[in-house]
Amino acid sequence: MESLLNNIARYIQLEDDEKEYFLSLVGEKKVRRKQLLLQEGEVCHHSIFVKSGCLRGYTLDKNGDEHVISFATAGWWIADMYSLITRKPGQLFIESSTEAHLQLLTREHQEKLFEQIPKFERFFRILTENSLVATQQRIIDNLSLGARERYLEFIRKYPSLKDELPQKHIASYIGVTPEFFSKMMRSLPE
Amino acid sequence: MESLLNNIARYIQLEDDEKEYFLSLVGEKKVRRKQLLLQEGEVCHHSIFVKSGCLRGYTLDKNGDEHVISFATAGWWIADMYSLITRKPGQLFIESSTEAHLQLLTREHQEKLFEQIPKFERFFRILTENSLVATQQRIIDNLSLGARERYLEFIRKYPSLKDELPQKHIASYIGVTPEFFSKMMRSLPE
DNA sequence: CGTCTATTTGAATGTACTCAAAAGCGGTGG
DNA sequence: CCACCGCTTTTGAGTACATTCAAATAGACG
Repeated sequence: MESLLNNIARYIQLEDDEKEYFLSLVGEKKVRRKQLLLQEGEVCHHSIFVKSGCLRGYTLDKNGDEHVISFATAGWWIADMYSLITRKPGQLFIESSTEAHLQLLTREHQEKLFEQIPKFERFFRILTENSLVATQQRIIDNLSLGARERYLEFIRKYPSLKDELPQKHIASYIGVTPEFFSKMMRSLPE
Repeated sequence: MESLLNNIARYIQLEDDEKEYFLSLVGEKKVRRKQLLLQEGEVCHHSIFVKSGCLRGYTLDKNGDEHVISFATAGWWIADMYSLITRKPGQLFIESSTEAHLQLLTREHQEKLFEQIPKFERFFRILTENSLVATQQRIIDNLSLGARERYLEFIRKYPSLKDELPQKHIASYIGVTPEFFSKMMRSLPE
């Protein structure tokens, strides 16, 4: 359970009235397991902050196979960035993997924040920079490592998720089929 | 040949004195082909804007094989974002693929800009958002598409680079060996 | 022209996928 | 509380896509 204000306080300092104003723009939402929050073809209007629980973002390819693009656990943000910033329909699905407590910020409100409290421009710049670094590292891993090593990298980065998610979602995240993932696990100790 | 001020003017409007101040923080550099601008293990101090020519960023894996992470042609920025923002040694090499005309902005100066002209905070937020979208799309492509389709995607996105770069760099970018790339080309018309 | 690097080609190999079927597991209702 | 249903995981056999290694050819640059 990570609070949104704590998350923000890591990077910028807000006055009490700013905090209040910010929270007035944020919506709360609780969802149960396997609830769909965004579908391919929809415009993504919100950045979602995960207070507790876990969401996952994925696409469907032309064969109907899922590809997990990202997990968001407590303290993380998730959205279809493409759709959010272009305001065009995106290709991402976002679904809860567990029951979850969320906070939502519309792009519209976000841009209002940028105008009215420039510190938020900084906050989201930093957030986006960090996200970019993580995403680029994943590309490096995908190009340089075999499936086994990508899995080890995954459990290093998300140790808690290993036991909380169905294997097939982890398999999809590292880019292998569930069948191959299962065989790979057999050959890994523990 | 894309000027840096034009690049900025796409997203924010600067006063004349702000432009002048900005340019006073920017360094110029001309490089010939195959010049190394950043090496693994070094701290990356600059964001590099490519005025003309083409740079490429790559890593070396434990077998010594190159993996091209990004190309930057005229009008694009490139840096080892991880190293730039953490100020720790990175794993990226940056090298010129052609002779190139560059403009350099140190992270230090960039942060000075953020303080003194908050519009730059916005500019780089937007730049980083766009970069994140492109990077995520590449992950989606890597997970969803076969090598042939990734190549077609590449020439759609970088039509000009197809004929200007050695095949092995394109092969590396899309994530296949030069040998396989060659065989794949044989089976593609033209 | 000669040297160095990039590209092509071929054969053998490997890593991961497909398809099909069985086994396991969790939730739900009788 | 047990039985059943649906979904996930496992297993195996056959296959496909891409790699490795080695050698020949082509191109670029001094």
